[in-house]
Order: sequence, then C-alpha cells, then structure tokens
Amino acid sequence: MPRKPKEKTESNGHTKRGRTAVSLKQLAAHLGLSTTTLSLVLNDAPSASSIPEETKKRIFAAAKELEYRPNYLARSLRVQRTHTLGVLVPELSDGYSAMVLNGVEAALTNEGFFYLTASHLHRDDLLEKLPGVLIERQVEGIIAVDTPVRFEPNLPVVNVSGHDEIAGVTNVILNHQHAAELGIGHFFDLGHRQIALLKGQTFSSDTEIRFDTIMKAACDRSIPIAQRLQQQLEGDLPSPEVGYAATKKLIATGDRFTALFAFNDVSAIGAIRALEEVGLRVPEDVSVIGFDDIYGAAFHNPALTTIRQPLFEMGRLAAKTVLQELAGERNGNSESVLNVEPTLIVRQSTARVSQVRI
Amino acid sequence: MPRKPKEKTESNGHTKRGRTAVSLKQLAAHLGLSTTTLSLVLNDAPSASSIPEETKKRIFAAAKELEYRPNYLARSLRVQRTHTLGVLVPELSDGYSAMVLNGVEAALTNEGFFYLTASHLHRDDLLEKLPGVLIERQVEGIIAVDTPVRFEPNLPVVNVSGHDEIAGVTNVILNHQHAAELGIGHFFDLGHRQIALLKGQTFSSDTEIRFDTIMKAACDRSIPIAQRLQQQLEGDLPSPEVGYAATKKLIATGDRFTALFAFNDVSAIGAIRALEEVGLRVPEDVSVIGFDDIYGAAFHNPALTTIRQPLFEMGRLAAKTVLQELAGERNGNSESVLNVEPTLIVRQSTARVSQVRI
DNA sequence: TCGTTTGAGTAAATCGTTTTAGTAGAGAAT
DNA sequence: ATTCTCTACTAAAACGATTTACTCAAACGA
Repeated sequence: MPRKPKEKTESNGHTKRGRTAVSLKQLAAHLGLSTTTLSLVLNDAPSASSIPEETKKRIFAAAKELEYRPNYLARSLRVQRTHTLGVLVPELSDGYSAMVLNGVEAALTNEGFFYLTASHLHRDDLLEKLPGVLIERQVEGIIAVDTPVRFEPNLPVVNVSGHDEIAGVTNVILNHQHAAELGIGHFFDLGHRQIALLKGQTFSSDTEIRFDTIMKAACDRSIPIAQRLQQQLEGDLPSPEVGYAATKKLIATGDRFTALFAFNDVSAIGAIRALEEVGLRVPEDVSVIGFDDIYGAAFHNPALTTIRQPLFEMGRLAAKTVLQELAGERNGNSESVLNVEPTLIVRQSTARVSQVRI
Repeated sequence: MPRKPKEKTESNGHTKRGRTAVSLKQLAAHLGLSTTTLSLVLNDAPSASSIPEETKKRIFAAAKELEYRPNYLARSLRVQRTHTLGVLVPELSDGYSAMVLNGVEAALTNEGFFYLTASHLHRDDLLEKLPGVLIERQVEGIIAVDTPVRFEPNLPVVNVSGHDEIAGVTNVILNHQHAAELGIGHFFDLGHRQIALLKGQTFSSDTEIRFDTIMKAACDRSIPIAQRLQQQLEGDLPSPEVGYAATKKLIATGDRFTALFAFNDVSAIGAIRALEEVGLRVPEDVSVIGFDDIYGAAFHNPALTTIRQPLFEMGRLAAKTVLQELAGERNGNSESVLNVEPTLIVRQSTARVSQVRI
C-alpha cells in the first residue's frame, strides 16, 4: 500500500521491485473490458455464464501476468465482510494465551479468516479501549482469552475462561468441579490430608472458581484447606517467580503441609524451587500438582503432575463458535456456556504421603 | 459489521444491543450538516478553523451520543494506509515467537498499528501463500520471525533471525560469533574439553550460523567438536522431546563428553532429562548450556545456564524498523542487518569439569 | 418482417470515508 | 455600487472493489 516513488519496469519486461499494485480498473483498461466483466469472471459469479471461455481465459491470463490481487479493503467495504476477528489476551508470552491462539488460528485459516491480536496487560485503560478499536477496525467477532468482557457486544463474542454471564457472550470454560475433584482426589488417594493451595492472581478469570471448587472438593473429603495454607499469587509477570514468592510465604508460616495444589504449572515450578531451597524434596516430602499442562511441564524436574486444560481445543472451539454465529448457525437460544473437560496427568511431582515423618 | 436483523431502539431512547453502527452520513443527516463538515471537524483538519465552536460542539456531542465510530476500512481505503502489519511465525506456542511478538506489539500499539499473525507451521504451501494473502489484506509491512523470506518484497520487510541477503529485507540478527564465544568460552574456562553439540532442525533459520560459529569457537581453542558428538534435532514440535531424543542418540554412541551445548533452552531441558535417565548428573557429570533464556529456564531444575537472546528487544526493533521505513526514515542505503547482543547467563547447569572421573 | 430471446457485455450506484474545489451570503474596502 | 475578503459551509470526486440494472447486436420464431 505504501506508494513507492515510481513504477519501474525492468528490462526483462516484468515489473518487479518497486511496482505498485495493479487495480481492477487498470487490468480492465489493459484488456479493453469493463471492471464489471472482470469482477464477474474472476469471482466466478453465476451471471458470468454468458461470457465465452475465450474471454475468461484472456482475463485470467492477464490477471496472472500483471499479478493482480484484489484489494481486500475495497472488497470488504463493499460486501460488508472483513473475515477478520479480534483476539484479546492479557499477554502473549505466558504460554496459556499462545496455546489458545494456536487453536484459534487452526480453526480460522481454513475459513479464510485472520485475526488481530491485542494485549491488555491487565491495564484498565486498555481493557476499556481495545474492544472499541477492534470494532472500529471492523472485526466480525471477538475472542477474549482470560480477559473480562465489560461491554454488551453487538457482535459475536466468545470468552475463553470467562465466568460472567453477559448477554451475547458465550463462555468456553473448563469443568472446574471435575478438575478440582481430579486434583484433590489424587492427593486424597495418595494419603495427603494437609494440603496447601496457591490461589491465582485477582485478575485471572479462573481464580475464583478454581479456588471455590478446590475448597469444596477438599471439604467434601473432610480435609478442608486451612486459611493459613492458602496463599494468593501476586504480580503479573508470567514467570515462576510469583509461585516461588508465594510458596516462600507459605513455608514461612511454619505450618505443615504434605501437598501443594498450585494455581498453574508456571507457579508450580516456582513452588518446587522454593520448597527445594528449604530442603523439602518433591515429591518425597511435598507433592505438587500444577494446572494447564503447558509444554515443558512433562520435562520439568521432577516432571509435573498436573491438571491438563485442552487449551488448543478451547481456542479452536471459541473460534468455531464465533464462525458459527456469523454463519447464523447459532442464535440467542444457543447454550451460552461451552464446557471442556480436564484430565489428570500423573507424573513425578506427586507421591504417596510419607509415613515416616512426624 | 454483520448486520443484525433490525435496528432496535430501546424504550429509554438509547440504542443498545442489536443496533447497527451509525455512519458519518447518518450522523450528518441527524445534524443537518454535510459529511464534509463532520469529517473536517472530527479529524481536526486545518480547514475546520472557520467552523464556529458552537457547531463543533454540536458535532462532537452528536458523535458521542450516537456512538459514532469511523469505519476504519473506508478510511484506510481512502487515505491508502491501513496501519496494519503482517507477522509470519512458524508457530505461536514455541515460546520464541511469542516473546518476539510481545516486543512487536509493544512497538506497534503506541503508534496505532495492529498486526495480523499467520503461522506457517513449516509447511511449504503456506510459506509460499501467506505473504501474498497478507499483502492482499493491505498490510503495510511484514515481519518474518524465524521464517525464510522467499520473495522480493515491494513493501518493508524485516526478518528476525533471517540470514539470507535479499534486496529490501532487513535482518535482525543476534551476534552469533559472540554467542558462540560466550558459550564455548564458558565451557573452556570450566575445564571442559569434550563438548557435544545439539544442532538445530534444518528449518530453523539460526541452525547453520549457530553451528558454524560454535564449531569455529571450539576450533579456535583447539578443542574441536568431534563429528560423533554432533547431533541434529529432528521433529518440529516445540517440545523438549526433540532434545531428549537427540541426546539419547548422543549417549548411545558411547563417546565421552563432559559438556553439552544445546540448540536452545527447550532442547536443553530435554537433554537434561535424557542425561539423568542414564544416571549422568547435571552439572556434576555433564554441564549443559541452553540458548534463548526463555521464561522457565531460570526455574528449571537445575536452573539453566544459557545464552540469552533479547527476543523482546528483537521484536521491538523489527517493528520499529518497519515503522521507520514507512515513515521514510530509512531507505535503500540503510544497513540491511541490525545486530543485537547475546548475554551469558550462568546458572546451575554448568560446573567445573570433574577431576575424579576417568 | 417484426418481435422476442440470447449472448456479450457495460454504466452507474454502492460501501463509508477523506479531500479538493467550490458556493452563497455578509461585511469591508474602494 | 462594485469588488473583495471572510465565514460557514457543501457538492462531488476520489479510494477499489461488487452488483444491479441496463444496452446493443445478432439470432430466432412466427
């Protein structure tokens, strides 16, 4: 789109570097036909049936030769479709969002859709502003990933890990009851009765429900998690640092625990570091469960036992849902919550509770 | 942009859900003014100076009340600027690309730019096709991340970790000589003389140069790396699995090595797993150096000694460079290579070579 | 031979903006 | 009284496609 100073036709007759894109009008002029005819033929419109093969071939040949590429902007403006979605994420490099985006992209590319990404970094002003600028750019739908939706949209919106019920917003959420059951059940079966918990940062969509369901699962087994063994993550870096710091505090209380349920894999990794620093071995002294099953969880040392979220699938589902809504295959009566199931992945960071310790 | 069935004005007089976006023309009709006047005022054009404050206020008030949002498509078409870049990546969830994207975004948002992401998954057809469809969508520039550029572009292109010299393409690259010196030097200083090497996958842009510079740095110190101690990564998953498999092969040769220079952190993590599985302790028996310094490298167990690439910075630099080119602040005479410097981060996975072993 | 199809196209409107080139009227200058 | 300059606007032409509603000639049917 930037206009290079001049069209420079090379000696071989091909226009190469520095050429400016050729428009339909130019192509039409070149052929001595109208843009109408070209448009009909190039888009294989039904009414192009009356155009003879001969002419069609000429058109295709010229289009190829001059490297004609329809201007998607102009087309979008005319047909009122951009085939573009907006995706809101907290941050890209946290492993979580990237995995979801992968799924989103998988669902979109086959359908000729692209997406604009916008990170809000948990900043209030951006959370307020970004949906608007995406809409201004005529996205046809929005996928919010672990991001609060604060507006009543007039376009399809799917929130991955969203828990608020908002008219017109579909939430893709993990079955957290099940996840909690899997985690606490695993600890319970291994004989753990003193469980510590790393609660997510306040800005994380899943923090509340994950906390509540885990607490409930623990209560149901009569092994409630003591308040002093609950620690909230603080700081918005997607680094194990936050889990490390929180676990240090947990240790500092002096209260005994044989198992730790981390908010996610990244914090679990930080937690393990903190535990080992004070001489507590994982899993011999403390068992640790993570959440998400990010790449790398399997190769951590010890390999992380974790509750797997199908993040790729969640992204794909979100994108497919938006597309369905755009295609009119979903409406106000469709379910506003789409559930996906967690899986317990048992690896090396959990073990039967040690009998020999005090 | 999708047209909801009907404009539904709610009883309170505010149009809410289901409203269709209001256009400049509608706003103008509402005010009894022309679109020209509105456009001049809303964009604060110089020629709007003759419009009385009174009228301007009316316009702004009406725009706010009817929630007027200019259609970016139409505007872009008219002014021939989209403020949009295209970003080509191999895959999103490999940690590397995500980090670079973070930097790209940081540089773009202040400038009002957005970007479309496209993953090629190392597929030939996509590598061929994607630049074209991005251009069709009128991106003003392209940033290729660890991705070969196979076309002579007529728009600004910056290749992060690109090593081919292509007219019109600026490469942002790490100072690999320095990186190799840092890594091999560190090993050498610790007394290591038998070094093994994990070479990157063939599709990775850095594979060749990283290999060559490391080999040279080793030769310069008269500790050449034996052919049998070189192993190439195979498989395109961004998982430690590939490093694990390659290291297994390395071990299977039976040849002795006291140090391992991995292609990146992810493969280093896999390598450590493979080593420990056969009873080799890291760093006591084998020292391991990674590359990149991804999140998590610091919290791996043992914490990874690694060559840090400033990935965020590289993304930012790439984006800034494209923007400069668009602003006409760079031209054909500008350097076509932008260097960034690596840093050696010493952690727990390297140690002085053990004297007691055979 | 006249009217009707059919074949092969085209003119012009449209999408929602920006921008160039005016215009109509009021007051000032000559 | 006429010209000139402001002031406060506006008409219409872009941008590059798509699409509706034609046109004009030739062929066909009666």
